[in-house]
Amino acid sequence: MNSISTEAPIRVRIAPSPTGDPHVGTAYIGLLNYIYARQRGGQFILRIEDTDRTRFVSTSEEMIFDSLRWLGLNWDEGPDVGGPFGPYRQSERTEIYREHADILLKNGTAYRCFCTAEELDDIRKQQLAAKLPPRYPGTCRRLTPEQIDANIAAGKSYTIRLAIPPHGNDLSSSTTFRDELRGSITFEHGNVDDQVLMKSDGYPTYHLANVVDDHLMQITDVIRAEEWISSTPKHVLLYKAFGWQVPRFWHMPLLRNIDKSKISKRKNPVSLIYYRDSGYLPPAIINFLGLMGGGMPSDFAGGDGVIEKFTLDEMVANFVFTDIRVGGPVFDLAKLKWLNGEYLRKLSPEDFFLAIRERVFGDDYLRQISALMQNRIETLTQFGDMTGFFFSDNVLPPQDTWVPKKRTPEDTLAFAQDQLAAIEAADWNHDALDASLRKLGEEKQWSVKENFMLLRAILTGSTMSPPLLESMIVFGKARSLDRVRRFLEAQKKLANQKK
RNA sequence: GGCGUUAUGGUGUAACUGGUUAACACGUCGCCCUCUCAAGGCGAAGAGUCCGGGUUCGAGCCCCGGUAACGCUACCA
Repeated sequence: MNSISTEAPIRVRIAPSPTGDPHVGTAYIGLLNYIYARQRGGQFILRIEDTDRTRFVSTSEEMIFDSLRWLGLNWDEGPDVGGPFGPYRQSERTEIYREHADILLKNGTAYRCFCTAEELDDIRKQQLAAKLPPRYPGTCRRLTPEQIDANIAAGKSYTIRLAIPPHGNDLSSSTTFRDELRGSITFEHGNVDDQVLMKSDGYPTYHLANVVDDHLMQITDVIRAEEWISSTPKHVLLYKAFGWQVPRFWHMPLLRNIDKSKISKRKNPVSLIYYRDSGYLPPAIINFLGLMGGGMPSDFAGGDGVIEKFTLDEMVANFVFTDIRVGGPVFDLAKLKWLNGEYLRKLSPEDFFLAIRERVFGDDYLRQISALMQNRIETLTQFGDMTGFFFSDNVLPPQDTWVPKKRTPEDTLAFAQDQLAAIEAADWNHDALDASLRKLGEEKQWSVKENFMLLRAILTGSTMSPPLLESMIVFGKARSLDRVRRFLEAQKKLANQKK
């Protein structure tokens, strides 16, 4: 297998998908790529992988840019800064993927598949029921040129699939690649499915777009999360089908929840927006992420002599990639908080004041809150009476304020869980939230009053507050969701203690 | 179910090419300081390295076999 030349100028990339809030995992992989490039005088590229139009969120891309910049992970090429290998947004490169899919069609390493989603679904269900691994049966792989032409003439839509060997040009029965952290990994081709490369909507899947772009953008090192290991053989086969050199692969450990599952918003705040809005400092987040998986000398102490405390620059100078350990590290908020406190205390009094003024008492934030308060108070100093929850993190309501008169605590908690799902799925504006909550109330037979009052108690810690929905909008989605989650978690803990 | 990866105190990491009572950081607990809470100082508890074999004078490090967790198993990334 021909691999990338060791002399090639280093080029790495992160490729987030704009499907929601910028994720802490993106920051982690971004940090690693950034360090790798800076250590080697290479280029760090940001590419937006927006090929899934069903999950596309229009505000997401801008949030990704903002939060990565906020963390100080600046990229050399990207959709917003340009560069010689653009465009850097995959939705603007569809023509390129189409041309490349054609190449594969012509050289026999890919084929058109006319199976419908329903057919495939049925087959998968049957296979699963028979305890067989779900696999594309290769129906369309055996189509004759005449049948294909007939299907096309009939206007049938199709996808393009990668033909996993053995086939005409390639009789190999397995693919082996090197993972720089784990050594060589082999997959038997019998275990690799004929991956869809081009969807019927004309957009490529991750696999095609990623390989084509990485090649065209001359990426030398693919540093990505561990979840991609299983699809790497497909990628290697794609490079081979095009006759291209394979990059180096570095699969990084997956950040975990406390229960060791892959980090998720169900169990952890994962949105970078949350961390920013909650008053975490970029150097603390960077430092903490740098502790995940190792790589820094374990006894490293930064400028003020605190062990395990270091800056981005110190990471560039001292981080050793081959020292990364591959067991998935638990993302432990307690340690992040400790670090954040460390950085907060080291701020000059003036900088600390400035930080408070910007984050906690920012004009924008205060203006919105004061708008909610103007006709609710009679002296200015009453302002604080109803707005404490906007500025405090610790707002657990006592049980007699959150359990409605005719409900049990258990029912109430269950309903709160539903509320969380409802507001999570809703667009963050008054009408959408209102509709979503009211709909839930109707389904579960909760009155609007009970419904809103419960959420108010959870979010504000009180039964008295400015209008709920308006308050939530000002308070922000990331923090609101986290507050409800933490409430539920705290109640669960309490319930367990009673047992 | 199949395939792949991983496995050191509660959490994150150490332990040179196998070599004294497995180290550090966070967290927890206690004490000091103190009007309170932090911060700071001092101290403690907590793992015998997933389990079972093997090699060796000696294994967390090597070999074999299990187990568990996690990931993938989509016209999502």
